[in-house]
Amino acid sequence: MNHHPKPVTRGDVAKRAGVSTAVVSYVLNNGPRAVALKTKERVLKAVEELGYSPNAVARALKVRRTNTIGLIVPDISNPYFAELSKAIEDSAFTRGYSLLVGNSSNDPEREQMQIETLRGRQVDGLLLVRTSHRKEHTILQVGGLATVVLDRAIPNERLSSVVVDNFGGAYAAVRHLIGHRHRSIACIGGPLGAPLADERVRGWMAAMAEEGLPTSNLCIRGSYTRLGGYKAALELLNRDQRPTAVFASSDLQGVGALRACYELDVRVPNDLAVFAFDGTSEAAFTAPPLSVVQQDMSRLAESAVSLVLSDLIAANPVHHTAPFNLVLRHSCGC
Amino acid sequence: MNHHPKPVTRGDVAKRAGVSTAVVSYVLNNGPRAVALKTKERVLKAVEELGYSPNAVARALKVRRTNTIGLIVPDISNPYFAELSKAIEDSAFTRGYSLLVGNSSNDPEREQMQIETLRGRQVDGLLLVRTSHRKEHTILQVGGLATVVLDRAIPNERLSSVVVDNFGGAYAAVRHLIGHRHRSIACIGGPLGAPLADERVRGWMAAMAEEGLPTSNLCIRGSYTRLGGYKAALELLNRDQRPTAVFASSDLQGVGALRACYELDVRVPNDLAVFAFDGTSEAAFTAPPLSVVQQDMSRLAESAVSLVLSDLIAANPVHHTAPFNLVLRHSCGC
DNA sequence: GTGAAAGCGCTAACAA
DNA sequence: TTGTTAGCGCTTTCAC
Repeated sequence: MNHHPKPVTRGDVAKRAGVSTAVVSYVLNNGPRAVALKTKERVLKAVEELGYSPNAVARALKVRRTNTIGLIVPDISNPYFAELSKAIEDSAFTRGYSLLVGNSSNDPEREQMQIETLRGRQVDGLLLVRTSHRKEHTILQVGGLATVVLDRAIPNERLSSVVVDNFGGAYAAVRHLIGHRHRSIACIGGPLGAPLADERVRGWMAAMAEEGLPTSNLCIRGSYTRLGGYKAALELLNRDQRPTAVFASSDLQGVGALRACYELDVRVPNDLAVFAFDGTSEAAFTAPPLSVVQQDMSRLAESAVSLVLSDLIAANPVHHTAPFNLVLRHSCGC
Repeated sequence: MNHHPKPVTRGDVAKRAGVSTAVVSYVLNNGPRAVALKTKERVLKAVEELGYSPNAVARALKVRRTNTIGLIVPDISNPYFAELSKAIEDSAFTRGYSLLVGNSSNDPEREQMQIETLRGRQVDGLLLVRTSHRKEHTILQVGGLATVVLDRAIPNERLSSVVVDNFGGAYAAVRHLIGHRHRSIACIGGPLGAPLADERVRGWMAAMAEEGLPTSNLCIRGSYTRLGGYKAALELLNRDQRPTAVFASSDLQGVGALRACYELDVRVPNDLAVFAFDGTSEAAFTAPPLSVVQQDMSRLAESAVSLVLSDLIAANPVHHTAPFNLVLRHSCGC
């Protein structure tokens, strides 16, 4: 492998083909001017022979477009973000865009650094899942960069957003549990202050209220992790009055809850029914398999990518809400 | 949000600060020439006031370095690759590099396209986990691009590599199962032809052979997925002579095996002990938790990133083998 | 149908 | 210590 094989430029190709650099461009870009077939063939031949590969950086500088989009997530090793990233990469790839990925590690400062970096790199659009550990005073600065957030819009920030129907999904899940005759349904919520976490808790609460079921003391909030779900479930299951069902605000928490049940010999769904939110593939292979509110990642990704690349969002933020899908497996009692 | 807020360039800053563009560069890059403190302050002030952000694309064109590294994986939604990606992003970020991520979707053609794209984007290095579905005739073309593969080197391709000790890890896992007095230990292997898959199977085989234990018919190879592990385990468990333990070549397959056990009411570890390979966080939260051969992702990532950025690999490929770590949880009988 | 040339925003050699 | 300027590789207008 040779590190510095004097790069072949368009000039080399032009010389070899006996044409001007302009013509090489016309050929490679299919325009904007037509080229005689004969000439075109010569150029292509020269490209082939020299193993020429266009320099996208130079091109980007000239056309002021990098064909690159940025994605910032709190933690790409979280299965939900991993699946989302995959879907986004796919949408981007299809459109001829590359994906620059940054982890914020749930640190608002690092998140801001990642934004600056991506801006400097001239990404054509930014997709952002914000950290849930944001302090009140840290305000996101994206400046004049086309941005779509994937958690929830904060109205006054004027950022566009694409999100699943968090409230509706949670509500539907809890209604389903109620349909299984559960009356004491706990909620394992996401971290306090995280935008979408509140929505899901509200969905649970609304469904409960509708039936006049008690909610007080029945919602434990923790991080969106397996450990978070595990701890919350332990706390719930160690009470004198155990709930008979639990709605977990994320698959990860659902998995943690299952683990707690396993340790305490609580049978799922017999002793405790479990419903989770997200629908990652991990949830399909737990024991027992988790019933979930499933997000359609491809659809979310597709919306987000097409939105961030459109100029629809230049003037005013637009907000998409994607539908969810109830996937009933065994953990809910079905 | 304004899509096209006439970008502020270095010229604008220079004018505002009443200096030349060179001086602005000197200030922003801390060199290569010294700048008077007073002048520096004026420049910084102008930068601040104008909200200037340097154009990394233009810089890259000039200095012939993008401060970007490329990562291509078969499927970033696979927890193993997701965790690896996170570790890599982290190492890269620390060094001031950004990460361009591409999915090959286990398609050799798409993998090649991703490589071309990244080359065109002038990444300073390429980290590659190759597809396992490679056909004999598709030969990877990376050309003069600093590359480190993260699965296993193919000698004649002269690519550098960083890998965990696949053979050793598998061997150690199986020895551990043998230590639990198992004599009939099956192996769920990765897809035929995948480089690292063979290594792990060989490790299992070596440990078995050492004890004179039979291996014939005891290894089922399938994809590195939960479903693959599930199917393989079902097949194993539906035999008249069930093995008493199984070594799964990946966490995902281990999870699938657990699921099969759950369905067939096979108790783990009592009826079947399970050991898996990878050590992703998913494996720590299964029921029961999986004993695993754990890879140190940060270490792998760190090696790979530093290697691909060094010029050590320019002349001759170098190969790192990273150590593993046996994590004993409950699934093996511990 | 083709070519000459300006210029994208930046760096750094060289000059002052 | 600061300024001038020649490009980095590419696109595209404008002339031919």
